[in-house]
Amino acid sequence: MGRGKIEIKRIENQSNRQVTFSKRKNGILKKAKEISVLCDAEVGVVVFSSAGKLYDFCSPKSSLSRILEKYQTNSGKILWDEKHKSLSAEIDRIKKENDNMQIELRHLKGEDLNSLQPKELIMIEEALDNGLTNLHEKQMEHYDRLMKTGKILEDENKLLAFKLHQQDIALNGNMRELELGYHPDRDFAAQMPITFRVQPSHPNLQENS
Amino acid sequence: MGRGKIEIKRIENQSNRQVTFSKRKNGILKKAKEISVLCDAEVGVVVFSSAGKLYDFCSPKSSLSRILEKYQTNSGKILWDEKHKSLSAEIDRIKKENDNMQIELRHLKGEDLNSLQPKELIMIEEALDNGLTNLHEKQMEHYDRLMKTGKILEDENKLLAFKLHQQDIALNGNMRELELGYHPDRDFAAQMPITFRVQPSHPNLQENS
DNA sequence: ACCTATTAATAAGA
DNA sequence: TTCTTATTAATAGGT
Repeated sequence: MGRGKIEIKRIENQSNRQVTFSKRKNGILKKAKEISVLCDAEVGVVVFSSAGKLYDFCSPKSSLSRILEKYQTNSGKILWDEKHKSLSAEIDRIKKENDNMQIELRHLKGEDLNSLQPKELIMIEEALDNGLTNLHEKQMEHYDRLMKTGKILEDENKLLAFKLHQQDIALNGNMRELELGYHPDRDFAAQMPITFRVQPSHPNLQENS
Repeated sequence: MGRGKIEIKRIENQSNRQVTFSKRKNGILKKAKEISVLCDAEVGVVVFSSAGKLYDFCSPKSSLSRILEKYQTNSGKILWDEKHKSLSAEIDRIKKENDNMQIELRHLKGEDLNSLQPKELIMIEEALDNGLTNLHEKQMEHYDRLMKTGKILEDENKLLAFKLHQQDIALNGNMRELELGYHPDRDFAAQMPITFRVQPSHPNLQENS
């Protein structure tokens, strides 16, 4: 329900993800409020942004802790007492995830490759090539942007140099006028070259970040 | 969003209320799932119908109790013991490690590069190049090993072919002997070429794993 | 449950 | 973040 259909999968663009989170979070909280009013339901919603910020809704005349207590009775799960167990399970799960990522990272860095089959090596190679391709694309963007900035600075330099030259001539002219008197036939404009060949002040701009 | 607009106030008709609850409850749970996937958010939803039936959603990779704890930390309420606190701290620690790895992985895969500076991009590029170098080394080893294996098989083939040829000659010889009688001066050895030009049976061995 | 006219949510862009 | 608007998604009222 927007300008286009979207797949339900992680939004890669960080900024879009944040905007979408903000909108949808509001949407959910609103819906929660509505169902609680319309249907006389007890609702509790807790949302954490990926940045860890907390948002929540709880039907009026109730409280999250009350809802959670009710949850425990109804589901048979005793959150408070089983917390320990679930925490341990959580730790195990994350650690496993951690290990897998570590292995993947090592492989991408060309480490621990001994146990792999050639086909697996090829898959890693493809991932690396792909990464390099994407990276180079991004670097090209940076490069273009820096070149553009460099061009602007260069133009600015040209303009400044021209103005300086102009002032210089004006000043020399005035000096001469003071020395020799005023010569109305002197034409400053004739002394201004149409194009100034100014060296860019940042010839290696693309090397800097 | 229906055949008509409705006011957000308690639906008096019990049956309508029940139907609406069912529909909207599904809607909220769906939305909760979507935001958790789209935005990488931790979400917990608990809903009780007015009849007291429980429905809930919790983002994968988490649990209601985990979300609860996070809620409690964020909202300031502290109702857990030290053991839980330390476990929770460990989870946070591992998750952070996890996130960092995930970021690194994404970067190596050429994703989420927008926020990076050119120098950071170069560092990633170096890591990728390095990974490719190591990988190619390993692939070379595989290639060499396969070639070596191929060579062994080839030699074996040669030997087998030779033996086959030997038998063949012996057989033909016996046939002749049967036909023409035995000739002790015939020398099998003279009919064995020193080198057999046998084609390798796995000419494309390096393509297979 | 299913249907579908309508309203509501929201993606993309400014 | 907020506003706008084209589109998609949710759903109210019926069957």
